[in-house]
Amino acid sequence: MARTASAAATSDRRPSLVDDAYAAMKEAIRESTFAPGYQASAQEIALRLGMSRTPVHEASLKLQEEGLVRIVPKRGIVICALAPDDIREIYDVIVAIEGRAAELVAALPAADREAIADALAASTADMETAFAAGDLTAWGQADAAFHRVLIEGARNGRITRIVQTINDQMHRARMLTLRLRGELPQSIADHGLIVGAIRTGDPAAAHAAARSHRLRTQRELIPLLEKLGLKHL
Amino acid sequence: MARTASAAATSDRRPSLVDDAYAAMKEAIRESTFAPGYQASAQEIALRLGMSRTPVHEASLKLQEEGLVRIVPKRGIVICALAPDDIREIYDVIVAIEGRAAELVAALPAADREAIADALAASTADMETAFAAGDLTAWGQADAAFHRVLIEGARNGRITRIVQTINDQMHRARMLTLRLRGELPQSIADHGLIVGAIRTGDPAAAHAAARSHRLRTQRELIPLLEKLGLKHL
DNA sequence: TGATATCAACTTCCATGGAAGATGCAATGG
DNA sequence: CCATTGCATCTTCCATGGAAGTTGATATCA
Repeated sequence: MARTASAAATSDRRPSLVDDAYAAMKEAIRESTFAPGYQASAQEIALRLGMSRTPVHEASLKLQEEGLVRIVPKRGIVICALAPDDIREIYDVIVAIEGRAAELVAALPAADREAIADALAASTADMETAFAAGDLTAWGQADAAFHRVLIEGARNGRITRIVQTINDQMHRARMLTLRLRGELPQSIADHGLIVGAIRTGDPAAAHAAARSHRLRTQRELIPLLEKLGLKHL
Repeated sequence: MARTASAAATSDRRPSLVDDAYAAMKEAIRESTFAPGYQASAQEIALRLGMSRTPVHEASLKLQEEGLVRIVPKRGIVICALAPDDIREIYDVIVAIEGRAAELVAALPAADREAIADALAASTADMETAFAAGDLTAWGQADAAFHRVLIEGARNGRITRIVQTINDQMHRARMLTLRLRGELPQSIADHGLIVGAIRTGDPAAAHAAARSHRLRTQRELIPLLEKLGLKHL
């Protein structure tokens, strides 16, 4: 299974303390154990994780590189918040990258792209089931699986990595907005269009379908966040 | 204006030793002072830069994050080479990102996009002049300026950052292929199309023009590298 | 002569201590 | 009572030393 590049650099050997600290801190941020704006110190985190400050410091540098935290000299490590403008930026990247990924997948040899189309169709079916059952968590997981298969199908490590980084940042926004959006059925229809274009091997159609899917989500999400008066999350 | 996380961390205060080491190492890689495959040790670089091993180590972690070097656990720091397949990956990202950037610029208010169109037209004119004079270095600089203005015009810190990272990786390939490519006049014509679409405010046309410009370069560059038998550079 | 085993010389990784600096609180002066 | 100054505390940043591990050469034996 493909991992992020940082993980890939260490994938063939046992995880170092830096990797442990990185994973633990990222998990804490994802699950909001460290809320946005929370200010920690390397010393405190090191104590909690049972290691010294050095690996914690290096891990926080990596997290800063990914935009999840900010290291303020002489102050500490602060967890970054996401403003609506950040969401706009992120979606502009996703629109571009995922559109291209869908195009590349649709240009694959027939056998390859049909296998991917099958996997995508399965995830879409899972979304329908979850929607019918009103299970938003399952819906979110199936949706994530769909987009992961789509991205990895493009077989481009840099694309995979960019999307991985962005997904880490988006995770909190996703969780929050999942239960506020009303256009879930539309997403299922969008996914169907993408799958169809990939199955028939029509790169231009796949590109357009993936683009408009993300553009629509962006157009719905940002006003929603602004209406809620969420200056950050 | 929002900056990237790493730039923000270093933009408003004097550069730390880590930043010095980072800049020095990146420059050395760009200018091939450290050739691909070259294997250094943190101790040696630290000695050369007049600092201790810690800032060198942290800088090399950042460079590893950007894919410029690889830290092999008990061996040393090796400078990454670029295979033709890396070039393919990079161009797939550029095609997607720069196409979207052009689209976003063309959707700006008239005054903004005209100012950007003027700057882009100026760079294109510089390219014509340099081409007529046979000055490949000036041509490359003007070309780089064009694409930089285009990307920064999109006003998206994440897009800027992604392209910056990719350009760092591409620099050696650019320098090498600049004097091997025969389609320089076509690039000038492509740029003219992009500028025109931005000036008239036609996002779809700008998107298509920027896309096909990069797609054409990709289609010409990869066979060129493979024909030369360059397994890495 | 060729193959193997041992060792010495490197490397990164991590812990820890000192230095420089920012912040917030307390004490003091108006 | 409020403002200001000084100090104690806490932070990151960087240097350095020890530990673990890999590599390549050298010496030894069949």
